[in-house]
Amino acid sequence: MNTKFKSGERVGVLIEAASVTLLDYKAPKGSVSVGAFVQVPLRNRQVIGVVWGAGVSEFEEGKLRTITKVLQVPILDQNYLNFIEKMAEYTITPLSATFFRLTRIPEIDEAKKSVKFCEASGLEPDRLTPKRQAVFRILGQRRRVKVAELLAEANVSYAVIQRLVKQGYLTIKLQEIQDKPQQLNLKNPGTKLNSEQKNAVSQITQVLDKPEYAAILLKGVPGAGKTEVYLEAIAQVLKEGKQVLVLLPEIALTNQILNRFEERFKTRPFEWHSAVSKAVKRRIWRMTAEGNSQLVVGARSALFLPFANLGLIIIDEEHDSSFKQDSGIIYHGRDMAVLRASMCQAKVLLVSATPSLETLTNARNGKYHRVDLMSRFGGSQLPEIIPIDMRGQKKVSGKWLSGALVTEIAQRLEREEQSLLFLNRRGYAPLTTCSECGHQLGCHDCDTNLVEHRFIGEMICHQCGLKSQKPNECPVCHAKESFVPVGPGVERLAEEVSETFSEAKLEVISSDLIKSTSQLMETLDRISRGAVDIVIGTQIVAKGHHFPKITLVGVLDADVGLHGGDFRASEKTFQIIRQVAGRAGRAELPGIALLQTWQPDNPVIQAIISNDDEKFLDTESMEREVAGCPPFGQYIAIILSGKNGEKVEEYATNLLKMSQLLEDNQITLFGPAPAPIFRIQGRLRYRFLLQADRSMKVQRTIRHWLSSVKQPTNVRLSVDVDPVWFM
DNA sequence: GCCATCTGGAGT
DNA sequence: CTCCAGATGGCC
Repeated sequence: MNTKFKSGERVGVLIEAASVTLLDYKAPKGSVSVGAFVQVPLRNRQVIGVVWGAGVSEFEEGKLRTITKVLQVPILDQNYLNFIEKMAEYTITPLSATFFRLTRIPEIDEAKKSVKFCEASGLEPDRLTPKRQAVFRILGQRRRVKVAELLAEANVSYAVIQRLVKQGYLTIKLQEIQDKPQQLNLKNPGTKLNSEQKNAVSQITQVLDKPEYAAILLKGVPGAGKTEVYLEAIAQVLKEGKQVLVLLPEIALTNQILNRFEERFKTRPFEWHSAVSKAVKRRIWRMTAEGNSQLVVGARSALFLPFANLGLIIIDEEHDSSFKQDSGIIYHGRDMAVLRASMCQAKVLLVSATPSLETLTNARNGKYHRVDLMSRFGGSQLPEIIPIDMRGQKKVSGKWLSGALVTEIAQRLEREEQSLLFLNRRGYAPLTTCSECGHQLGCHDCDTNLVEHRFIGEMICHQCGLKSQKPNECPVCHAKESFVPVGPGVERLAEEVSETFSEAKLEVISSDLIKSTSQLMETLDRISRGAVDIVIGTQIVAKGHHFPKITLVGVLDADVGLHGGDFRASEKTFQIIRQVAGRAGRAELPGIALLQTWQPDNPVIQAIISNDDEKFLDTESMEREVAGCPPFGQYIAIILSGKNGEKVEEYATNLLKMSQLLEDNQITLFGPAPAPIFRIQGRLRYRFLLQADRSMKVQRTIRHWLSSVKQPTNVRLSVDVDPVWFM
């Protein structure tokens, strides 16, 4: 139970304005609880705040102001406040920003929704017009009628009713609309499970039956039926009367997956993502806080719903990088889910075919339980992955398909099966240069190349999204028509494919060519029906869609991204290629995957082919160790940015001067120092990478370090704990 | 985040 | 010395 404060007692209130600490106020008349939303005076205005605890500041008693009012909003659980506090600490972000930018505040000051009912008072008016007669006829039949219904049925205007109310013949009563609690059908038996799935369910059940926090990794090959397994886990927790949250990558939140929940529980779960309207979100928020919601399926932001009685969080596609919020309040949804579960004695179930290395390590170290699904449902085989050594291939300029891949595609066309070509590069060509002087077309505001998108006729900066036209002449040497594309993008690949297979029906899928989820669904549907022969796509095709007729997957350039400054590159490559390859084949129609590579002996490529993530984990640990970064320590990026480059640099230098403080605490600066400045959207950016062990002490030290150097105005500072991108 | 107050450079 | 813009820092 949350602590209560009597009138006049000193309470600490968190407000969005105060970026440093809590401000103290006197509790209002009556009482106020920790976790209550309140309105408080701040200088000459009124602001929204949350009672965080007892007041502790030295602020003079006489100068204290009183809370204006307590808002009619559910009180946040103490657990929730603790979670946000811990999260702020972990992400090195001010508490008020963490709270106010993540917690949606529902219906602040909005009266509860109510309906107007009309009743006859018993008095009969002496003068009865036809309209009044109609009104009384209806009220004669039913004692209480909704005003809206009465108006429609009697076909009168509201003025008629108002007049009758004024004269005392009718009364109008307000009745609050009560939210109907979510009622899922828990008796509905799920789909029949195979023995491996049953076994997985019983392993999970054993963990769920214990009262305390626990984390489980459910690792299953693509097509093993992981969803059915976790649906059983959900049912079990719901039966105990606890709430369940399922987090999905935003892109995966489609009707397809929601329908599966609906089939299982005969009621649609609550959805929570960017496309859900404010009014609906408000209702879900309230019901979740009041314990009247059972199952919420949402994107990472759903983690900040005020669950009253949370029993289980499921993170599907656990490895997916879209769980990482990389601007504003920077956090990793998966990690925060684990934190939240651990703070309210809930369970967390991480689900993936290709778990992140962190999760695999935690499972290996025994921090997480591990449950495996090794075979595909229905007895189908995983596609064999065959490397194609590109070193021996004759290199034709502007051609990217190997002979072996062309042969396999031709066979698929003959057999009326589908092929999927994967190239993780949007646009026509990643680089455009002047053939006369070698100038590379770059973004005006960033230090990146412009990427030609020929299908939509634009040059796009993949860093800031700025669009421009391809210039007619080179801005440096003024040569005309001298630009040549360098390297392939999916659009250029499509050109090659349509030249090679002129009769085949092609579909190019990449995020910039798909305007909406419905368009994506429509395209995927067309593919499933077999209206397409060859699909060419970026990583968007890797995410859990089912294509029954694809029997060939061609990975165009398996080596892309294996090198460069981002040490998570191999991990990402491993995951994405395994996923794309998993799209091929099913029981009666086995598939294969061809992997075009220039480095068939590379340990990552080897690990992909053998699908051995344990081996991959070992080699990757070694690689990282060699690179000077312990594999599973903590990495923290400090990002400074501002329009004024000198100021940013000066601040960076001042911070570096104090770096001894870090080193004394075994936090080391990692990577090139001083870190390079680069431009994004015209702002100069300075970035430090720190590396340390996995304790919370690190965060405290960094906070201390940052506060020891005065932050200039106009320089923004953000901290990214466990950055997903290292560049 | 907002706004009263401070600071310092340019103009009279 | 005035004016004003931009920086600063407190808000309970």
